[in-house]
Amino acid sequence: MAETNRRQIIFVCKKIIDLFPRSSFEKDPFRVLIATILSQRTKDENTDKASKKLFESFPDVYSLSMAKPSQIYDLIKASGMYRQKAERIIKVSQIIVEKFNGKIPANLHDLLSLPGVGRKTANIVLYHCFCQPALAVDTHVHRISNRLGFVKTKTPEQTEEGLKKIIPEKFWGPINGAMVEFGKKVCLPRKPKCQECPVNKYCEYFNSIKFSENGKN
DNA sequence: AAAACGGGGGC
DNA sequence: GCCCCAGTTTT
Repeated sequence: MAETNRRQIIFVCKKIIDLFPRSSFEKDPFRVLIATILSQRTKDENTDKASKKLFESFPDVYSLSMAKPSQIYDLIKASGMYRQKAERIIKVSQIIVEKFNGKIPANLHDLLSLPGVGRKTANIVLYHCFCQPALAVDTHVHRISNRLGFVKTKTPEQTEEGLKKIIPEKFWGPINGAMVEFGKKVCLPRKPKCQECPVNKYCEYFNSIKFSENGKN
């Protein structure tokens, strides 16, 4: 890839990071981990409701490790897939108490050994709690990277590989979070708001449709 | 590679 | 009513 192209991609990334900071409040690794598992395939509002209720009754890893699934169904129901998630977060808590001395592991290998924790969840925890370079390509990052023209890929895994070659490590965490915000507010899956997009002049998709339509959507 | 888990909100 | 949501696990 041409160096000018790479420089432009990094420039656009910085711009997105600037304009769409991820609002991160919670830093307690236990709460971030559990809330992130609850957030899988679930809207933020529902995740927030569920995790808030859950932590009122089970505020730490020790109390949750002793819970029974049926005790927390109603607490986390709003997050969907609640029977599965209930079993997983209790099991996760038990493993952390028994194998990791009550501390959430700060490395990818150990995180991935936990039930319900895959690459995306693990990387979110690594970035938010432990400030590690972590790029977890989800549907937002995959869609946006292709739309802007950063990569031309079929799967999120291919996108992850491509982005890691282009973008310096220090931006991996921030760009991941920023693209999620950007994807929710502007670069929507079906009807992206290209007219009000702050990086549309660098966007391959926008530039390809700009002259074929007359400013609709 | 595809199915299954799942309630809540947007359209 | 149908589709989507910072996915992961099982078949």
